[in-house]
Amino acid sequence: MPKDTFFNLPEEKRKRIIEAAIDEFATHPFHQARVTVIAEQAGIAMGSFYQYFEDKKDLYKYLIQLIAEKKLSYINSDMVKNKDKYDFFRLLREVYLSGFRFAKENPRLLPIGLMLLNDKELYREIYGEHEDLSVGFFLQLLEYGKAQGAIDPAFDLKIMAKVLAGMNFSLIDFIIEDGKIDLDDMEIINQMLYFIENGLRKKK
Amino acid sequence: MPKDTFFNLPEEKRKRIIEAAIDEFATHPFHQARVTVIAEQAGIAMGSFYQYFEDKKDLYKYLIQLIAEKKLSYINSDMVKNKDKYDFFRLLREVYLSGFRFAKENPRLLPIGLMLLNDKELYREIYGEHEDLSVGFFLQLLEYGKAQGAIDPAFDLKIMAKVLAGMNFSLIDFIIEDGKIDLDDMEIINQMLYFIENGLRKKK
DNA sequence: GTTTCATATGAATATGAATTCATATTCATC
DNA sequence: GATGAATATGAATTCATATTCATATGAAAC
Repeated sequence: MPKDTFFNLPEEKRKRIIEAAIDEFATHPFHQARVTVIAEQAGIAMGSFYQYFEDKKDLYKYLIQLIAEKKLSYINSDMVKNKDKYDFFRLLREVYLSGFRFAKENPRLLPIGLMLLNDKELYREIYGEHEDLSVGFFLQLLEYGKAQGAIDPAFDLKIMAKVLAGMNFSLIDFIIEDGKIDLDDMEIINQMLYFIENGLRKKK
Repeated sequence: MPKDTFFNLPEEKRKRIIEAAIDEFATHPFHQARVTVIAEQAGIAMGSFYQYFEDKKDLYKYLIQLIAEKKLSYINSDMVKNKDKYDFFRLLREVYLSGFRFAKENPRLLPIGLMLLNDKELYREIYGEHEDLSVGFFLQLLEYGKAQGAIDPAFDLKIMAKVLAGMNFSLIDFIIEDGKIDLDDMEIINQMLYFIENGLRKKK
C-alpha cells in the first residue's frame, strides 16, 4: 500500500502518477516496467517516487487493486442486481457485455490484467493461492445455470468455468488488437455468445 | 542460429545445453531467463556460451524452432494424412488429441510456447507479421468443415478460428497446472470437444 | 524572522544480469 | 613431442535499472 505521503498529495499530482503508471504497466510486464519512466512521465523526481511508495511492487499492487475495484463495480452494476430476473443465458450475455463495455471504456487497463495473469508467480503473490478470480466467477454463474436447468447436465462445471473464462480472454484479445477491430461492431461478441449458447444448452 | 562451434559439440554436451535451456525457459519468460543459470546447469563456462551462441536470443530462437518442428511433426503425423478420410469433427478431435498427447509427452515444452505467445513483441520478432500460426491452422480446418457442410453457416470463421485457438490454450493451461490433473483422464478433452461440437454444428 | 517539520530532489550507490576478453587448455597434424 | 588453430574458461566489464541518501525547499508554528 502506498505511503501516506502519496495520499496526501494534491489529487492532480496523484492522478499524473497513476496515469504514468498505467501507461508503463500497460505496455510492459511488471519486471520490464521502469520506475524511471513512470517518474519522468509523471514529472516527479526519482526520490519522490520512493517518498510515495515502498518500491515498484507497492505501486503495482495498488494499481491492480484499483483496476479490480473498477471492473468489479462494472460487472456488479447491471448484472448482479438483475440476477433473479434474468435467465442464465441472459446473465451470461450481460457478463460478456460488461466485459466488452469495460474494455471499450478502459482500453489501457486490459493489458495490465492480462500480463499479470501470465506471471503466475506474481499473481500468486498478489492473490495468494486463490483460484483465478474470473474462473470462480464463471463457476458460480454456471451453478446458477445448472440449478435453472438451462445447462446440459453432462458438463463438468469446473472445467467449463475455465473454458468460459478463457473465452472471455479471447474476447479481450480481439479488442486489444487495436485498430483492426471496430469496437462498435458487436459481431464478435454475438458470434461468441451464439457459439457458447449452442454449446452449453440442454438438449430437448 | 547457433554458431558452428555449437553444432560441432559432442551430442551429449549439446543435449545438456538444450536441456538446461528448456528448464530455464520453461520456468521464466525470455527476459527473465538467465544465461548464467543455463550455463551453470549445463556445466559449461559463461564464455563457452558465447562461443556457441551469438547471445541469449540466439539460443532462444533456436529452441523455439526445435519445439515448433517437433510439434508440427506431431500434428502432421496422424492428422493431415487422414484429412480426406475423416469428417470435420473427427479431424478437430484429432487435432486436440494431438495437442494433448504432445503435452503429455513434452510437458516442459508447453510453457515455453505459451510465454512466447504472451510476449507480442518477441513473437513478432520471431515470426514477423505472420498471423498467429495456430489461428491460421484452425482457420484452414474450419474452412474445410464449412465446405463439408458440417458447420453452422452463421459463423464468421475468422472469429471462430481465434476462439478455437484460444480454447486450445485453455486446454494446455489445464494440463500445465501439474499434479492436479490426471493426464490419463480424458474427461477435460471430451468435455471441451462436446461443447465445441454442439456449439459449431449446423442445425437441422 | 527564525525554527521545525514534512516533502522534494537528483546525484550517488547497489544490484543483477549480459557480454567481453585475456589467458589456459585441448587436439589434430607434422 | 612441437606447433598452431580451435575451443574453453571465468573473472572483469558494461549496462540498465532499482533504490538510497544527503541536501534543498517551503510552508506552518511560534
